[in-house]
Amino acid sequence: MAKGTYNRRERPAKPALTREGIVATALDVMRAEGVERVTMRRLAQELDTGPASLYVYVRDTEELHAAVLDELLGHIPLTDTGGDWRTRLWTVLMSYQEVLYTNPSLARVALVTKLTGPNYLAVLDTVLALLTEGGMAPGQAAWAVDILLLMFTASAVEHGTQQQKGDGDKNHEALIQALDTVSPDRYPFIAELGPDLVSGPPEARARWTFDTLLNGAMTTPRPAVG
Amino acid sequence: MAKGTYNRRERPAKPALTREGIVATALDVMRAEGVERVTMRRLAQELDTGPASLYVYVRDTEELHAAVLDELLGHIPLTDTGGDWRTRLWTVLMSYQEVLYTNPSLARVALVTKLTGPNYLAVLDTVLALLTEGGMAPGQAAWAVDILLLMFTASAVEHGTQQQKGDGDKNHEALIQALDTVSPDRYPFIAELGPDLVSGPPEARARWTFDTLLNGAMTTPRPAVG
DNA sequence: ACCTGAACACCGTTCAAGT
DNA sequence: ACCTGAACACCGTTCAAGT
Repeated sequence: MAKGTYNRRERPAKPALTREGIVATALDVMRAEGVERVTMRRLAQELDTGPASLYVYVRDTEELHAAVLDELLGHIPLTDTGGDWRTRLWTVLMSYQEVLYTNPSLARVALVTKLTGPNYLAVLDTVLALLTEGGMAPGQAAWAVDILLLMFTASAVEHGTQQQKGDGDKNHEALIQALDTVSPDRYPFIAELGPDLVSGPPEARARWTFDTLLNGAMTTPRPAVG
Repeated sequence: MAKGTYNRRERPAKPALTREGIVATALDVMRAEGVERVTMRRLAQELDTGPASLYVYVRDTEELHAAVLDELLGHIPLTDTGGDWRTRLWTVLMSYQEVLYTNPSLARVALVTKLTGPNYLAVLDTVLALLTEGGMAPGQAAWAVDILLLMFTASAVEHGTQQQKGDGDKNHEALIQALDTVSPDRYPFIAELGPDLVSGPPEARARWTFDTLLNGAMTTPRPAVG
């Protein structure tokens, strides 16, 4: 850290204080410590400045998280994934969900803020293209893409691997416990089904959900829109 | 506040320090100041104690929020709402969504934590009953109830009235702006559809979503479960 | 313009110590 | 057991003041 002869070409320790530098640092911190550590203060520390400085480049924490998510979405393969349109649509949605799955906090961001980043738009456009290829009318596809992405985003939020401690497991066990010991008088249908409600391999459930949404969207005409 | 002659029967200013008292206070604070003010510290202040005291009755903030939500769900009408099973199912889901809609922060809770409260279980049981009445096989209904509640919960999170400032509106306008000015070369399908992607009366979209899920679930058999 | 120190106004949770 | 003061370890955001 001595002043003077430091060669600035040689791997600068800190990214520049720009939007790109901030987002890049956010990605680093996220991968190393999880999204919950991607805070203005933590980032400012990493960038050797005060938190106030970041507000020149980023509106607020939510916008920062959205930028991080868009960056992540940039890595999912959208073309040449093989198979017919239905298979390719499934592949895209699974890739999308995987990104959110491994980081449920970002999935929450996807639900709460309207994403407008270039990579999210690319996913959107690809899904629309595939639905069109599958013979869906444009208006119908416009509504279908919404529920497809919403459903898989929500599912990621719900089932996403809470990498923090075994919290998710405890919660899940509590649910199974509750479903199993429920009063048959008050909740006859839950009691009848019991743990079946929550069972089944996740992949099979995801696939059934996908087929259900697609079959439904194909056969349910939109109401006349004024 | 003078000691001595205060008649304790006369509307005690503070609820007792019990789980019920805490949840009741939480509801008051929520209605008066919004869920984001339902914090351990705020509640402790309201109950004239320190935040640490609450941990005797409540595991953590998340559990507290879940308890508040369950309380709210206790008010939705589940029986004698009129119409055939499909109409009644629609009514239940709309009531459920309305609760979440007016409090998106609680909708987030519904997504993140597995709810096991008595009133949530009652909603679950009712939906299962109606699907069964509609002729759906038990196993099929078990999976269908999951996607129905998940979808309407997610939708509430996404579109819920952000009563805090005009934040939601800004966000929405930004999306419309983005969809409208998108590059037709990079995003041909989005450009083609434009604002149509986001248009349509919310109620009509909700209804289409409902019919789509139901039609899909009715016609898409589950894979053989081992 | 860009940048920042410091402040304002908060959080959740734990723990040692009291009753 | 139940209850608590105090502490630990953080947050987001604004603003006046500097360069």
